[in-house]
Amino acid sequence: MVKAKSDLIAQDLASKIKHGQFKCGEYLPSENQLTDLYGASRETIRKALQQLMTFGLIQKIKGKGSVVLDLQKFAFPISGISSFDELNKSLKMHAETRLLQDKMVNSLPPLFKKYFPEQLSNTGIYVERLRLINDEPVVLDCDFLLNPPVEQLPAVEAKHSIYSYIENQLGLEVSYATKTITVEKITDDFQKKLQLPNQQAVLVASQNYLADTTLFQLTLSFHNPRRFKFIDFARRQKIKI
Amino acid sequence: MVKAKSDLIAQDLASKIKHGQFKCGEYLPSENQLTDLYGASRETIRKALQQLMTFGLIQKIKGKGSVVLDLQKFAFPISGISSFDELNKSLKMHAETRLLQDKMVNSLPPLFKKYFPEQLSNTGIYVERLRLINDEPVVLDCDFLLNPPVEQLPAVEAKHSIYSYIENQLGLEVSYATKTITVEKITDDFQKKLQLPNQQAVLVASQNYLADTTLFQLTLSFHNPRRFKFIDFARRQKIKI
DNA sequence: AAGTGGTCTAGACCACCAG
DNA sequence: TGGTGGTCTAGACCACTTT
Repeated sequence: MVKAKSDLIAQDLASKIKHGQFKCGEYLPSENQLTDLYGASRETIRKALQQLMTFGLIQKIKGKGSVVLDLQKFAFPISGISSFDELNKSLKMHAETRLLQDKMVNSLPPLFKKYFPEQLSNTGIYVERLRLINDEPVVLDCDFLLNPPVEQLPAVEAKHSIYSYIENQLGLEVSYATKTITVEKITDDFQKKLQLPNQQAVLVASQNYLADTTLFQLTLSFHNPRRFKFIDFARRQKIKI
Repeated sequence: MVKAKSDLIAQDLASKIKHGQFKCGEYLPSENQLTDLYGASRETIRKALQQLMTFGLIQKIKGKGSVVLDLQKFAFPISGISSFDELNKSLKMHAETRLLQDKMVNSLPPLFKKYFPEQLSNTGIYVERLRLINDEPVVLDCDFLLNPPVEQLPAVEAKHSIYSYIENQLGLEVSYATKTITVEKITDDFQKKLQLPNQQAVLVASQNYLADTTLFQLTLSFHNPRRFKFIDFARRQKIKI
């Protein structure tokens, strides 16, 4: 799988911004200069810059150039799809994952039926993982991996990254997800696991799809409210739906 | 201000999807067919489809076509930047806005200093609005409009849409925002206004910027946890930051 | 006037999917 | 094999900003 030239350029510019070669408030080289620097056409350069725009790394100003925005706040890319393991690595947190369950089941567990009532039943793998930072429980992740397309999930992989297993081992292409964030009342069991003073938790429920629109994963992440933080970068929409 | 051809095409396709001319699960006409239908080049068509992708309206499948996704869940576009007034209209809720405050102040109110500690002080306009749905308080919006670029805010406009005033009356271009979602302990005053049983509320804090990177608005939205719901559509990122 | 980004085009080659 | 989307190109014209 070869990456597109525009992706490579975007990647290169992003890492140069990250490492301070282009600083916050400064302008990137103009599109014409980047055309020469990377040996690409202007439209290709513009596709790369478009990606940096959506991440909030730069803002383009007509007649002036592409200015680098303040990166600090967006270093936590929970918007978009990324996994705890990826976040852990990119933020160098002292994090730990405890695998509580990893078993094949013949139908959608009641927990998932409750939050995804429109889902049909299905065989799959139920995974429950507790995430701790500095020995404090912060998230309880409950995953249901649909079979097909996921046949099995080795415990070793579950402890690390399910995404990595699905993308690299199974060769499936993770493409998009729908997420909802709500505040929910949780069970005694979950309260105990998360060591919470009451039964309130923040729930991030997501449905994850492959590039061919196959649903492959349902996730319920119950967060300690005191530790929960969702950061988002949003652009004003040009069209109304 | 003339809209780009690709935006018009995106708008047209989006409304055709919304109104069922293209149904969930069906394929759009191919890019080559759209090229003829709209009298545009293929790259222009692709820019339009790119927008529908980011909204989660379609998924493109290589070798097959652009399939329409299930719209239902994404009708609530809180991701992206949109205002309560816009949401109210697009969802036809029975909503009411009570304007509690609208006054010019000489410095950043302590409430904002608490949640935006890095902000410099500034003169501006403090607006406090309570949003109700079916007579139940759901959100308390606290806005601080920086002066400059916003000189004043007529009460009439505050009751409707601040965004509409800023974009249409002042001619400023709203471009991007950074948002964080957390669970916070609120004051007795806010608890009373929101008629909550305890002092827990969901806070959506956002910093809103114009196209020239000028910060023009800080917003603190305190939500009734039982009514709070944030829906997001996310795509897997092609580059790592 | 010169430089910048915004947009559009026509054409090309590729990889993937179907029959 | 023909159709589909994915990518890249070279060139063009425009509007905006700065000198």
